[in-house]
Amino acid sequence: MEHVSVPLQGCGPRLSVPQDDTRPLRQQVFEQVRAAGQMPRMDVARALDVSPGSVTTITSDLISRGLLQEVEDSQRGTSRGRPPIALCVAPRSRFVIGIKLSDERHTAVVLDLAGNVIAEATLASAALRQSTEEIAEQVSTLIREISRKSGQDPAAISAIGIGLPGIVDACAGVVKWSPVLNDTDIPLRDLLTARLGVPVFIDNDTNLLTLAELWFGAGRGISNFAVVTIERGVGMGLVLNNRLFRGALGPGMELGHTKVQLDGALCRCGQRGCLEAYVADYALIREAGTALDHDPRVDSSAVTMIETLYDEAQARNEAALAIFRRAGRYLSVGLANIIQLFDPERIILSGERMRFDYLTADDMLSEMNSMILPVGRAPTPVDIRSWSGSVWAKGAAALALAEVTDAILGEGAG
Amino acid sequence: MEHVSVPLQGCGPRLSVPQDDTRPLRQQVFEQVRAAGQMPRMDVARALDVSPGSVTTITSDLISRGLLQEVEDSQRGTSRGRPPIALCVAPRSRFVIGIKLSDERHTAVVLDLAGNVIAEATLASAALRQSTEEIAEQVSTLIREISRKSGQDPAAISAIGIGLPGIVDACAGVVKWSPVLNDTDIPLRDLLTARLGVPVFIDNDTNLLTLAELWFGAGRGISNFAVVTIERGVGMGLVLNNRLFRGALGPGMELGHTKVQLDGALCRCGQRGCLEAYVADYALIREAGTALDHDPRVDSSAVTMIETLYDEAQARNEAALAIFRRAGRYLSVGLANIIQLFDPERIILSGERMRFDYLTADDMLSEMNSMILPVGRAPTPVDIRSWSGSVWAKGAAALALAEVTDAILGEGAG
DNA sequence: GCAATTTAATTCAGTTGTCAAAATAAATTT
DNA sequence: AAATTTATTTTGACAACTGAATTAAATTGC
Repeated sequence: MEHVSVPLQGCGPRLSVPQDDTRPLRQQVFEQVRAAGQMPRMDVARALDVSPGSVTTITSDLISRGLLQEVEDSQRGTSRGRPPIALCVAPRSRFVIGIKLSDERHTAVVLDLAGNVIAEATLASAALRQSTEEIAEQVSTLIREISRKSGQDPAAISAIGIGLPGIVDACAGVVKWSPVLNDTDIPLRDLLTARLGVPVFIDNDTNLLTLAELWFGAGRGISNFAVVTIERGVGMGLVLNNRLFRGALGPGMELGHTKVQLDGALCRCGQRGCLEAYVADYALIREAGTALDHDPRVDSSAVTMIETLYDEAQARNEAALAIFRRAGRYLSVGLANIIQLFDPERIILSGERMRFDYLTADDMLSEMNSMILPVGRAPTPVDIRSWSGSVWAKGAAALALAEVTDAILGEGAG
Repeated sequence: MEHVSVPLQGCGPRLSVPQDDTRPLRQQVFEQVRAAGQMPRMDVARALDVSPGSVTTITSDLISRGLLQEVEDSQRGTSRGRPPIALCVAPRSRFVIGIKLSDERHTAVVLDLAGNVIAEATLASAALRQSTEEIAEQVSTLIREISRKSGQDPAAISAIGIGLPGIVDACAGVVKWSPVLNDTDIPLRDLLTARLGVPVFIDNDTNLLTLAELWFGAGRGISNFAVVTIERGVGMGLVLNNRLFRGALGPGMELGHTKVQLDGALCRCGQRGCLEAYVADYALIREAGTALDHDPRVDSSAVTMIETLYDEAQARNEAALAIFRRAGRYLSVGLANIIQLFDPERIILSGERMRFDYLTADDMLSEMNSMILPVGRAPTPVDIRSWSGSVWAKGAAALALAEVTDAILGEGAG
């Protein structure tokens, strides 16, 4: 054998130590069935490109463990041969809770293993920042409440997902900073897991809204998309390759603080030119004073103020219109930059505010399209979805659901 | 068994059909050894968390196939027990060529399977756009030339990687548009594969520079980083999770055309406010006329013009300084936005131009740092690397190397 | 109404990839 | 020289999956 004796420094990328291993086939089968809603064994085998025999083995195991079951009436008729028997996730076998915390109200949902909503509950929350203890107490209350509503024994809950605004390190389970909390760097996940006796998972609320779109919404069936939310601030979530991208390090995806103007408008973060400083609540409000000069409603709350501004714009108040128009233009810059950098298949604008009506006017979209390089690129579709708070909670539940699925299918005994 | 008969629509993400399967262990072992340069079997077993027995089986197979070999003198001494015998990639077993095309000169390198440079060659190229036929002819010439230099039979080449500026769909192997080509939408990969009788792979040149950093440069050992190049235009490459990210769809990563100023400077793409319109060659040149008003060198070529401007700035010409200063400020905006969105572990500024000296002055970096949200984030290190054209070609060779490795280790027979 | 056909699902022997433990190898320490 | 230590190989066992044959349950054609 020939030997070599020069110094070798090697080449090629670092190899991730925890090799991104394929999930066991058992889990792939389960996820395939859950994603489809219902699916006969042969289709599963074809979709995963494995032999029918393997699917039989795995599904009969999952059925005997009560995780899958056969569907009564697979659609009949048209085909020859032995009719397929579809499988579906046994819905009532496990339950998870998803909770969205905010400074207006906390929302909770109970989902079963198939993703069906079993119950919902809300709890008005203090507008002020609160201590970790107070938040923990409110979470407990909400769980008791929703358990009562759903007639579910709290002990039957397999996991709890919690989303909250701010900067959250989901991997470590730590809230670095949040507008609903007094304290910083709180290991909220472990704190609540210990307190509630149920596995808890936490994440930034925008990530969970993105997860909700991926699991239940417009993102289903799309592999790469971005979700942009505009409320208190401007948030962003990204799905790459069917998976939530959380940024390379800890806190990523701060679209609201990307700069769209050198030396631009002052942002509440203290810097200038942030996108947020042009399109968020407070950016509109601070200009509203000028637009609504003679209006007695100027001193009202933030929410009322925005609504007033919106009314005025609809009434063709030029100053109010100008405020929305500028915000829309800057939003189009932010979205165009996302397209230039990530090139998603779709952008989903999601949030609760009616003012999307203005921000997403055709002007804004055509302006956005005029700002992206057209070469070899079809215009990126933009979806607009305004919806209720429970969707955020469903995203939080999806986080819990993913973890539960991993846990019961990853190892042998569930 | 309990049956269910409600309509089931399912939940959860779409499951990628070609399941991103773990590469076979054979390939992981090989890549581990190549990445380390040399590595004894036990270390491979520990790094991959597999049993030593498996490593023995696989390595003896790879050795018998001439892909790995034992290293003569693993460092001696200090340890007890049977001394480990390091393995390394059998260097001369396969060869690949990497080629970088540009409108100044084409560069080519030959690499062996271990990543060693065997030979280099360059060919002056026309500054004008050329036909596909002309480019193909030049590639052929370059390959003949470098084969002669390396004493290598052209038939011994396993694959060829080619990088060129412009918009390239690497997956499809199509050049959508390039400044070196007359035509658009050219299936260059298949064209050259047929013509040369060797598998050819193509990609955007900035992606390949990024690959070069990942395989051979500052990116080795970093899992997530961005590479920014400033030359004719502003390019960007991104590594996520040890892998080159090519954008969700086809052409992504157009940092040069992200907008940093609403209604800003005119870009050669026809739009306004692109980053490129502030920091690229032509952006500096069009202001240079003003700064060098009295200078007879104003009418000279682009390259001379930039150099003149640079000289003037060093000579404390205030107008020239102002040009670089503004470019630096906008560059800092672009980099800050990358950090806000991707949160890379490191940013590598890479390119050939000396003017990085100015663009990357401390002012620029501190300005960049002042534009990112400090919460929970350590300042992102910025590396500055200016180097020769052959590095781009090495990146192209890395592309070929990756494909060759896949091919010979993916299937049974090499 | 019954055989032929078609498609789904199951069974089962066989292959493959990996592991755990024992055996072997080659050095150092005592 | 024996004991110890570490690396590597050998070996039998096991678990996951495949492929082919088989069984099951429907439709079609006569």
